[in-house]
Amino acid sequence: MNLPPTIERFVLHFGEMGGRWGVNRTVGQIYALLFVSDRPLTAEEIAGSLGMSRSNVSMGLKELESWRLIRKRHLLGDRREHIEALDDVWQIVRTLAEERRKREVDPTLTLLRDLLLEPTAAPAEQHAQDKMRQMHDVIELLTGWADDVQKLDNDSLMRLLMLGAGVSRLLEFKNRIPGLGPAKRGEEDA
Amino acid sequence: MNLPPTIERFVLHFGEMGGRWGVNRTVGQIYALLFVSDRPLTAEEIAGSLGMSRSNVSMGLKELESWRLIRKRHLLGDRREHIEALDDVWQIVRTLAEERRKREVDPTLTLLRDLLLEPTAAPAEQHAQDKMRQMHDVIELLTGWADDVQKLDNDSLMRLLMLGAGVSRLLEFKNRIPGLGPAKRGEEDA
DNA sequence: AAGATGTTTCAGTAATTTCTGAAATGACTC
DNA sequence: GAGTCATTTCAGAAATTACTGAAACATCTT
Repeated sequence: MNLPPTIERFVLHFGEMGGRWGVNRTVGQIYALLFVSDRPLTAEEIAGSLGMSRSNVSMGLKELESWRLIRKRHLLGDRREHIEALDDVWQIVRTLAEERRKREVDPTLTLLRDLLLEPTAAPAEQHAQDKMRQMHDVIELLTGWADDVQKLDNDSLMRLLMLGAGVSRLLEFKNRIPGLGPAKRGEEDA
Repeated sequence: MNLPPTIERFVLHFGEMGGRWGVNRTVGQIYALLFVSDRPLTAEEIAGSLGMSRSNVSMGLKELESWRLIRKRHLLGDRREHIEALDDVWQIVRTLAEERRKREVDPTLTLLRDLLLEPTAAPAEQHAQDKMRQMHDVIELLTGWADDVQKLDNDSLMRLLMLGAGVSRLLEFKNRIPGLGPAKRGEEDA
């Protein structure tokens, strides 16, 4: 099956880029194809369009499902699965953020917490633990913030992004208003 | 050379995690070792501590330099290079954000802009282009915001992070103050 | 329950990436 | 400029990861 040139270029690019993210070339290609497709596709169609084996598509879809980026649907009177990519780009951003955090950040945070509890002996170890604490604290601050922002609805999130660094000006301002004291984490309205 | 257990675990973990980021196991290990070290190390020491070949260390250091995460220093009366990791964790976060953006995001943005200029023929292509536009817009918004935030000094950045989703409350508030209209990008004070 | 159709698993192969030792390069000393 | 010491490059070996076809499995139909 032959793809239109625009789509082919998009698909190939995502294949290359896939490598830089945690997925392999074919997974990137499959996702790109599904993302731009105007209808759900069967595994057979995907394999045909991308020139890869049927079994490879099956494994790729499994991977994409674990990232929660696709859904398998059934059409009446058709035994085949029809696969579609999540539609809302904001939802995609959120999902990716969650999954990457789960895979890349959380294990590190767990380890750091663990290592910080170890008793230290040599001064070299003391220093190492100090650096680990710094790393732990900055990661915790970043992920805590990400958690909070995740709770915002698309609209508030967009407004926040569009404000950009103007937020710093807003922060200055806020510090002069007593009624708007620092919010405690997790007590904000979503 | 034998590492203290705390440091060894840290190093091994970063080796594993390195794979999920864009670097290989040994590069992750080298960086982890340098990060927690209380003094600059020679390439020889690194190779010894981590049990890898001298040439591999050389390549790993080259990679880490391209990420701007390490610096090579010279001590008087010593011909060898002494390598140290960047010290300030906030600076590390900024540098990583910049480099990842350069490698992972910018090429995609360039491609998308290019593909969006192509004339479309079939309705399937039309739809694909529409999705690409959506992706382009969301990436642009996110990176533009990241640019702005990059300009904040450590202190403002930390305050912003600690505020968390409280920022949404602040946004509500802002919308009621006429003097604080939407800031134009790039015109804020750093 | 036998056949048809679709999906997943998996062992083996192919392709890619990583790592090493040897040689080349560079930089300083006597 | 010959000799030493440190670093880099690079071709090939080793290790890892990705991909395929065949078989197993699942589900529906007649």
